Amino acid sequence: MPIRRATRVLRPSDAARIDDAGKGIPEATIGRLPTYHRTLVNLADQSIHTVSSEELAAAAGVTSARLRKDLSFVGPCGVRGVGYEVEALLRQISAALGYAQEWPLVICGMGHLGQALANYPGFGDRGVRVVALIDADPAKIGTTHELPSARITISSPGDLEAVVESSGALIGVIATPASAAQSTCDRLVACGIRSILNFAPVVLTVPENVRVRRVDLFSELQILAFHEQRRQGVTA
Amino acid sequence: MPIRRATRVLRPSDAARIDDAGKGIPEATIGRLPTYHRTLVNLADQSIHTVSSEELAAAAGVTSARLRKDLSFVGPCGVRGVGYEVEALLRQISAALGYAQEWPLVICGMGHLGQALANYPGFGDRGVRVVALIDADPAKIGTTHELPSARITISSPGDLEAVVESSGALIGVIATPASAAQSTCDRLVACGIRSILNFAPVVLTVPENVRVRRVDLFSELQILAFHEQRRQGVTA
DNA sequence: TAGATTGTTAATCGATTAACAATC
DNA sequence: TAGATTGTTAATCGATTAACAATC
Repeated sequence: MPIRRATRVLRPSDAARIDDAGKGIPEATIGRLPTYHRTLVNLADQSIHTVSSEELAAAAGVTSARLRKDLSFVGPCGVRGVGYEVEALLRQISAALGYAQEWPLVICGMGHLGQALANYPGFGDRGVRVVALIDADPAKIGTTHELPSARITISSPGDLEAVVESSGALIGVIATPASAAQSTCDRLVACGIRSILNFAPVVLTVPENVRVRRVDLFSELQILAFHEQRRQGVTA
Repeated sequence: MPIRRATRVLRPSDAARIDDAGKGIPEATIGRLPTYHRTLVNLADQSIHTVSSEELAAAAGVTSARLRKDLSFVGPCGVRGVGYEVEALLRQISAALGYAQEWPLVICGMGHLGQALANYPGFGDRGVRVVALIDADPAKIGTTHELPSARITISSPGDLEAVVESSGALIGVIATPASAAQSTCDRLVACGIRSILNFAPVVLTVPENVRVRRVDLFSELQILAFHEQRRQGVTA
């Protein structure tokens, strides 16, 4: 039998939603825009100048309804009866994602993961640029790396504050061992960095105004294993 | 003025939901279970034997309501008025995630990212085990790597089918260059692999019964850049 | 018992989807 | 015009949340 309760009061998020209504792009949409961008670059490379939502959606791995809805937040950008102009759409998404500016990045921890990121060939023309590298290994400190976007010398963790200040880094990547992650994070935050990408298997504690995205490679595998287990269970 | 439409028909998902009702754990919950597990291991290492949902939630970076809801899908595992027993909860989550079995993994592409994953120190006791490595670089083929869980020799891409069969791999990781991703994927699928973790910046095309999780490191940065841009815009 | 904390409910939210009017 | 495809609507879904009854 149902239980009676008082009516729900307004939550803080209600006010927030009203505040930025209009120009607010939903988080889920933002998360897909980079994929759309990449897909469009591929089409442009094939000298394709026009796509329908159906075609682009298939290439990007979403439904056409979802694609059209997502693009509607970026602004009306297609032509009814015709489709989307690839170059124009690319420009619109680039603008929305902030590719006009190049956001400077400091990578803390140059193990395999840090190196993978630093050597990623897509930097430069896509809104993000590596400006500083930090590692605790004495053998690495002082070595210069020829990255796709620039030549950068690895600094010592002791110089973190100085390096962040001189390089003007605004986004921090934490690819250190788990044991160093929180202290590295604290120092980045103290330097004024408020956007952090965390690869360490640690839940970072940060002030409210700092945004952390965590990518946990191992959890991704565990999630696949979970589903694989269910699949086997069903089969057996 | 509102427009009149016909009433909505039942969707396929409605039937699916009824099918596995009861034992189905929501995707969002599954995605957080590995984090809870890791957090509990940390507590156990500190010889903490009991936690409240409030404490565990704070350590895992979620609200206590969400934590309790998530754990309720794993099964009732706390004691009202007391909290959760760390060891018992660890066992329950491990069982739910499939740590009882060790899911064999083949890593395709031993660049920085593949090496980062292969050398991850958490394998073995957490449900996943590397059983095969593949790379196209002739200098790497045939070299043996001392991984945390085993000694493994890198195989040539030409031997993919043979290696998957002999190793019994059930989960595939694609850490190849973008150009090789789809063909590698196709071959893994042809070998019977139905769970794939894709790090290549490519949307893979797979049959319906194959599950792909894509992790796009660069997109993560772009999403942070987007928010950083908005932040600057608001400030300026 | 009195205090504490879980497990569960119902309300609500953000995201997805199918359908279609608007428009080329 | 007739055919095609976008942009938008309204329904629905899955996930989150606050509140609290159940229970130690």
